[in-house]
Amino acid sequence: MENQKLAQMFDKIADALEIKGENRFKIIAYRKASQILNNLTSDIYDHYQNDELQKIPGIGEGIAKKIKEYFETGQIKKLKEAFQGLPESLLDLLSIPSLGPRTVALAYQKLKVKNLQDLEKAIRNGSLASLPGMGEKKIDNIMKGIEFLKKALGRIPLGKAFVMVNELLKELSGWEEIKQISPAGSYRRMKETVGDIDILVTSDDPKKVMDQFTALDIVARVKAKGPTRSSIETDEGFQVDLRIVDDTSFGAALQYFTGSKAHNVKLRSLAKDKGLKINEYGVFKDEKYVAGKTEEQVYQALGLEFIPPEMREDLGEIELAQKKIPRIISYDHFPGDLHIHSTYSDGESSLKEIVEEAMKYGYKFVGIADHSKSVKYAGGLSIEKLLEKNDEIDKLQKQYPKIRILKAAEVDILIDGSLDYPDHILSQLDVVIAAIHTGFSNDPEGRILKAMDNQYVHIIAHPTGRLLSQREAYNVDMDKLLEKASRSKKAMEINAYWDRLDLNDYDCRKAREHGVKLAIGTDSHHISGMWQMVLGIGVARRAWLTKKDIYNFDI
DNA sequence: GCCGTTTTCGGCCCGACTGTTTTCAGTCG
Repeated sequence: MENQKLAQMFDKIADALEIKGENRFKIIAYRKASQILNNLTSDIYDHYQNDELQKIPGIGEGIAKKIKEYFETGQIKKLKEAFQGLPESLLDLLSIPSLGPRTVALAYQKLKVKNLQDLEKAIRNGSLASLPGMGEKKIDNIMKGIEFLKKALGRIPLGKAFVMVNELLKELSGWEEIKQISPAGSYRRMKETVGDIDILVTSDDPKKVMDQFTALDIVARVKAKGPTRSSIETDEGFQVDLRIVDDTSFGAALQYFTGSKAHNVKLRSLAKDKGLKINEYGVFKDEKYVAGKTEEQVYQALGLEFIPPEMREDLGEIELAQKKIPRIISYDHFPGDLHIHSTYSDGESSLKEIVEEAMKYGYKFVGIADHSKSVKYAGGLSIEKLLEKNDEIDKLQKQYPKIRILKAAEVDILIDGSLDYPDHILSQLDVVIAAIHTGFSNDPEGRILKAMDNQYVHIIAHPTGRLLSQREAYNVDMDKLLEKASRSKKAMEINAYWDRLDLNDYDCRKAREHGVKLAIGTDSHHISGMWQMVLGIGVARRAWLTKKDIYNFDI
């Protein structure tokens, strides 16, 4: 599918136009087109073939023309044009928090700053400080931004990896040469960020598999190619390793390459104690193979219960597996999502679409939570609009009796800690999610604490602020929040958004210490984003949460 | 660039915050 590729191209055009200071609405239009393409569940090529591009809301004459041009000539002239007299490396600078297009443009024009190295130099020799409107604090913030970016570089947010890996698995599973397939590594353990992506397969025709793999569309560079392991870099800069192993070793290899390193070290030492040897080929006793076909067999051979990948960090799971692994929350058993945005605010799916999709997932309930009235940029709902939406939910509920449709809202915690809807409105909602979206430096902790006093609030979303900006988090004392949440019986939300996870497994463990329930909400803005639930549950599993740790709407 | 229209042009989301200013520009969500 070319959806993502086109989306990237439009995003790049938007970036370039932004640096050039073009009409901001034009830029918004390109960004929107990019977002639409990213979220589209169908293949854009089909729309092109049926001459129905402009039927997609947000795609007009200009964008449609460019999509056509792309399918007919393989390129978009506008992209080149947008970069006329602009080095492409400037785009990297845009991802530095607190450094925006105006400053990038200025630094380029006045100081010839073209990339990160130039920028750092300009900071060191003081030339950046000489630019108009550039003071000590701004420079300081840019330096912090650079530091933040460098730390994040080279690791992929789980959400991004998830989408890519799934597409790749879908493609590879279709090859008849491949018999078994599984992702491994930190991706399989559902770490918050993933270094590179490991995929393990078994095959009778390794050469053909490797030939096809290194010739995939997404390949930008082949870093290594051999009969058992090939390594490629995708056009988005991700490294993907494909390993081919024997059927008899598949489980052992999967175990080995899933890690973590600490987990494997502990496992090997345990094996040694039992007079066994374990490596990526299998479990051996006196050089004789005893297990390795499946992971279950590997763990069994060591006298252990199967350990879910998300738990494999040597945090006591091996000791537990010698007796009884706790029954952590399972993907299959999760009953619903409480935090989905609809077209009423800034979501892209109608109530009906959300409900129908949720039923496909087998959800028992779905909470449709739109923004509250003060969040203007996200189309927050006036009270009238909220009530109108509630009426529509009532009607839908009659139409779909098998799923419980919850009247929810993501209600803003205002600057003074009060909530964006009055109590008599909140009381009409099934689920009230309180969250901060503005005034991040204005005592978020105090405001969240105050919001917890409201009897109608059920859930606190983005308590650490990770979702809100690229800045790391806002300064809250989690223990303090959790302590109060525990007293006031509020749940904290594990928010698994596209490129960020709000609560991590450490936060979740702390929540459990305090006896605070956790709500898993996707905060998705499109039905195609409901996979984010998998990430949220992944985090819950990493924290070894069981069903009773999870906030469940009482149905 | 998109969209709707009193149909070919004008509005498009907007406010807060920060740091720099002395009334505003840039960045962010």
